[in-house]
Amino acid sequence: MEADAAPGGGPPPAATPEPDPRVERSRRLILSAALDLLGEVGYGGLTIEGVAARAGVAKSTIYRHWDGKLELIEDAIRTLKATVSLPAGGSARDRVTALLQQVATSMASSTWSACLPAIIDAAERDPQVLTIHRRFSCERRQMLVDLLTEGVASGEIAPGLDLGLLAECLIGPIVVRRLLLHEPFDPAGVLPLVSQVLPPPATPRGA
Amino acid sequence: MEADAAPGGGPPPAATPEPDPRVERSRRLILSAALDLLGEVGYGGLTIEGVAARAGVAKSTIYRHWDGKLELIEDAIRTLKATVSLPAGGSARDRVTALLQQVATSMASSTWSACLPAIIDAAERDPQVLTIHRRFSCERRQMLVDLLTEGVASGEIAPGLDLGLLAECLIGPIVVRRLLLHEPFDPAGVLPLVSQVLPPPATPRGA
DNA sequence: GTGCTACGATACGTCTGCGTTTCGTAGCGA
DNA sequence: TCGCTACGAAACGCAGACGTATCGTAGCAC
Repeated sequence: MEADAAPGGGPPPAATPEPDPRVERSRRLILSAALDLLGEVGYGGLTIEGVAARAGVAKSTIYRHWDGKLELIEDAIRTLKATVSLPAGGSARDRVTALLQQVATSMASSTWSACLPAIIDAAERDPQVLTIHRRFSCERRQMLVDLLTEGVASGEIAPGLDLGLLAECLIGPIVVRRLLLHEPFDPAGVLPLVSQVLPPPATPRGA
Repeated sequence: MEADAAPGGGPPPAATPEPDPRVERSRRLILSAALDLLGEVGYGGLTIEGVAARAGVAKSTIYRHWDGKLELIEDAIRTLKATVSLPAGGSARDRVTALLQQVATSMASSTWSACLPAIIDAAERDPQVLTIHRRFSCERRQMLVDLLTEGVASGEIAPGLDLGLLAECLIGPIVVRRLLLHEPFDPAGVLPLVSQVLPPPATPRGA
């Protein structure tokens, strides 16, 4: 299930015997088109023929690579993974801010953001999509928790807090704006968000 | 658009001449079935024939009351409105807690919660649903903001905060758990949530 | 150049849902 | 009791998508 994924874990053995550039190209076109359409028409509105037309590909080509609509969607969602990266420099507070700005920016405009409602809906119907989306969300949350943990260790953030809950409070407004209020969360608003949710500890030492 | 709604605003004139109990009954059955199915199969998966079967109603009966699938869904979503009520007694902090507990409880198990992913998805496709959902979300948020405003006025909450943002930070974790992490938010967790996000002002006077 | 293989185009039968129509029945108000 | 009207059941044509199969073409590796 995770054997033919993109390289990234472990050393790259000769497990990929140059499978044919045509296959690679077709798969990329199809998955990309599927994501585009998923954002436009949603999970229930997606059709194989629509994907084929969007990708500029024959319908039979899709059925050569996937068993059906469900497998295609699952595979397409899987390709959506890595979008935010963990910022490196600066204080923990700065890194939290940078991470949230990445989230806010990609939430404002990205394939992922466009697909998010459809994915949430799909996760409610298909256990496979549920697993993928839950794992992805957990990873993102954990990135933030890790940053907050460092902040506590370095004394930038008051100790004794539930960091998981804190992370959800930080991401929450961005999510609420996108999914409930349907208005954008300006990345410039991340700074006041962090300032308000993450008050400095009693004895400031960084500044 | 809001002329033949349920009674509640203004004096009840003779605008409702006992329209026929059969109509009322059919509409209730159909709308209820539509909401059930909306939660089960989603926006794209909903079919008129499915609603008819679930409601125990002939398909033609649905078309007698609604023009099509879209109008039915919009109408069904509209009936989902009043679920939480503004708590009355106690301090502002207590009332905020009570309100969030209502949200958490209904988010854990209710028709509304079951339909939420479908509604979010539908709002992305249909402007009409978008308007309904946005308005409903705004009202809920405003209830919380009002409570927070009272809290600031009574000195329970530190002044100078962005109360809109604060409200989103309070609701955020509940929403994030439901839609992104796909795990329930225990209503018992509301208390630590409020404690962590709403630190008392420097000079406590209520306790 | 020469097999091999993936692809494009197309047609096919099937199924499902749409929205409409018809007609007989049963519940409603007076 | 008697019209009136809403309803249930069923059938209809239509459209779209499914998933499959066939065949000619074009790109790939050697």
